[in-house]
Amino acid sequence: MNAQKVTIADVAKRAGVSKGLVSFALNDRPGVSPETRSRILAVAGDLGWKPSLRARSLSTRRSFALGLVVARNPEVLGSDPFFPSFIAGVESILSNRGQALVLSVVPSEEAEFRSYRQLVDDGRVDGVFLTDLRHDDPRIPLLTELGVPAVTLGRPDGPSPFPAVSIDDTPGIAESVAYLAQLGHRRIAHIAGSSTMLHGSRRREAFDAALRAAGLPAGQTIETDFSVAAGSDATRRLLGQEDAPTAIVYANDPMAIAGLGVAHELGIRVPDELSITGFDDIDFSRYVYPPLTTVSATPVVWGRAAATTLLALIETGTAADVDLPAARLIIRGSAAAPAHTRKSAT
Amino acid sequence: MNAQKVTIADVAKRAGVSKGLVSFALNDRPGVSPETRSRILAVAGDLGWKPSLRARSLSTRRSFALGLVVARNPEVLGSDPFFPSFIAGVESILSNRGQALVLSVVPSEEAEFRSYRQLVDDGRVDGVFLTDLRHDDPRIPLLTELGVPAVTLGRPDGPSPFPAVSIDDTPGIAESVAYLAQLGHRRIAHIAGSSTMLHGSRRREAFDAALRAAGLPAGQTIETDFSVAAGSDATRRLLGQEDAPTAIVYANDPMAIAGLGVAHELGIRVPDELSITGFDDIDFSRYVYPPLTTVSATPVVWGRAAATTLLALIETGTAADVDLPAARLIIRGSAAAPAHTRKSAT
DNA sequence: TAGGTTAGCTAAACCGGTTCAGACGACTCA
DNA sequence: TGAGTCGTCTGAACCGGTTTAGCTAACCTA
Repeated sequence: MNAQKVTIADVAKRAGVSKGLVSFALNDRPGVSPETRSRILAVAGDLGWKPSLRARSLSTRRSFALGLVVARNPEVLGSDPFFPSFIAGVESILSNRGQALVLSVVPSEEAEFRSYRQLVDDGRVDGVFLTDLRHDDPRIPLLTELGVPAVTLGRPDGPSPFPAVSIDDTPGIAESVAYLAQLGHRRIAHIAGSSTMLHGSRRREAFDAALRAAGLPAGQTIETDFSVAAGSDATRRLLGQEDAPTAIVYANDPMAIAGLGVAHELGIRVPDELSITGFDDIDFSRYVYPPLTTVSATPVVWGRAAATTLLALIETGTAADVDLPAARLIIRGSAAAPAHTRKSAT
Repeated sequence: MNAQKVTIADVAKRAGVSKGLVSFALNDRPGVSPETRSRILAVAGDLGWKPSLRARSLSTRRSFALGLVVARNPEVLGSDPFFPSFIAGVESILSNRGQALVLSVVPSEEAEFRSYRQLVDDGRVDGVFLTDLRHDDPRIPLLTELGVPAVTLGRPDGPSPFPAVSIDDTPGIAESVAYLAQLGHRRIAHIAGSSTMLHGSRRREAFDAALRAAGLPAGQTIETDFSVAAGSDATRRLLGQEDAPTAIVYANDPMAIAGLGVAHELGIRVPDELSITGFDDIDFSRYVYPPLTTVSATPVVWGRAAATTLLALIETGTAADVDLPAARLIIRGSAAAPAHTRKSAT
């Protein structure tokens, strides 16, 4: 029946007013008498008029969409639980606000640059999320140059014109180390994420600091790319040594789960002979055996906060930094007193 | 310097031709002399002109974007490795074609409907992917009504006007069962996915058929929602029985990994006392212990094929069904001959 | 009662492309 | 030589909104 879409001109004609006035009425602008306004809105409702997003985009130079660029190896991406949850959080805000999310998944840093540029040049998005912050992140000057509103996930180490939405992951690592130390561990190692990533190096620093705070000697650290495969390799190296650590603090859950696998394979019992802690509290961590003692991250909450902040920035021109509650340690079954302590205790 | 963006009018003036001709030249339309065409393109290059996507969208009624709606509980979403990889595959095609992906993550089926409708009504996308096919999928009539080009992931059980891009997962399940039967298992159970999902019930049917083919009695099946938690519960139920199965075929890897955890917890050794097979070959499955014998799915390939097909459909108006290579069994360490067979063999 | 505000509204320009009818000259052919 | 055809190009309409300049009538003030 409604073969052709109804436009603003149809509404205007039917309501006996000009196009402009319909636009004013729709956007709650002053200069329309209450009676006329309600008549226009009634007609619009009758006719089932929905303003064309495309036309509106053209004249307002807005796209009513936000952009997220994910630079990640496709294989690794699947085991990274952060993005799906983060996106779910973002969407929960956007869907009520008539906004859409444009997602770009790219394999390399170079492609990431191109992708941001394209998204902005094409006017696909009104703002972007900046995730996986790196040291002196080159994307910050890029986005500044592009003149696009953005929100960083976490606080960059250099100057940044963008609001930051952060979760402090230091306390989580600190609690993990303190917990292990208190259980009696003295040789605690860290399987860290990439040091080019801010959260990778920050967790590592938190680890070092926590060891000092516990009065323990510096621990061994192996840097990885956060991948399951790297977590497995690093664990194997660690456990193959003379003075193998009695506890390992992993920078994320996927690597910790890989570590669990390596320990099983080597016949090292967890937690009796080796204690393990993770970071993220992914869905799996509760269901592996033993269930993973880990730090709860809240990517859904993070997504919601980041989306809210970015929309505020776009609409008002400014937005304040947001600090989300720090991630906390969740004690489950993968850590216990080390073997020698056990023995002496029995 | 280039404060204001350069438009088609600037190019036209500078090249000494009309706007229309510039448009023709840009779009490789006939009616432009070779010399003029190259002059126009040269000027466009000089000026750094990029046609405005928004203006083009308005006049062509195209958005140069594809839509993906994911209906999934946020918590479950993180452990589902399908979507990130699928999306990576889709993007690998889109990025070269100047197309974007609009992603919508919703919590419920109802919201899913609204989301499709909104995406299409707003003209955000030129076509959509239809994933997680259900029986008599109500989204097919919806999309038909909306008149939007679509591609289904897998072949629907009812009539569908849309091309299907499918991977047959029957052989994978059949091979799993045959492999277990050949190892000597006779009590094989299946932890199935949701029967409302086409791939859930199809894998289940494949399981039943394979048992018959192997001359084995019907096996026990527990239906789940594909989640890690449900996989864990179902395994616990199965192993708590009198005549517990000696082998379990899981409908996906996350549940299989959860099953591994339950077995460990109950002190049941895998694969000596219990054999396990999964489905998907997610990143984790290689790194748990024992490494998971599973069926390799190829979501990245699926994403590429689906994107290619959808773009072809949008551009030409038709596209043929695509059948991707069937998923095959990957033998690793989580299945072996059952305990009693072992004994008698020794 | 003239002059100045103001609220309410219209007409037209504008965003930046695409598309179509038709003008124009060159070329072909009868 | 005149009509028809073709290739090349122009001008204007169009997509469907937003925005601005300016008109009109009513009301206020001196």
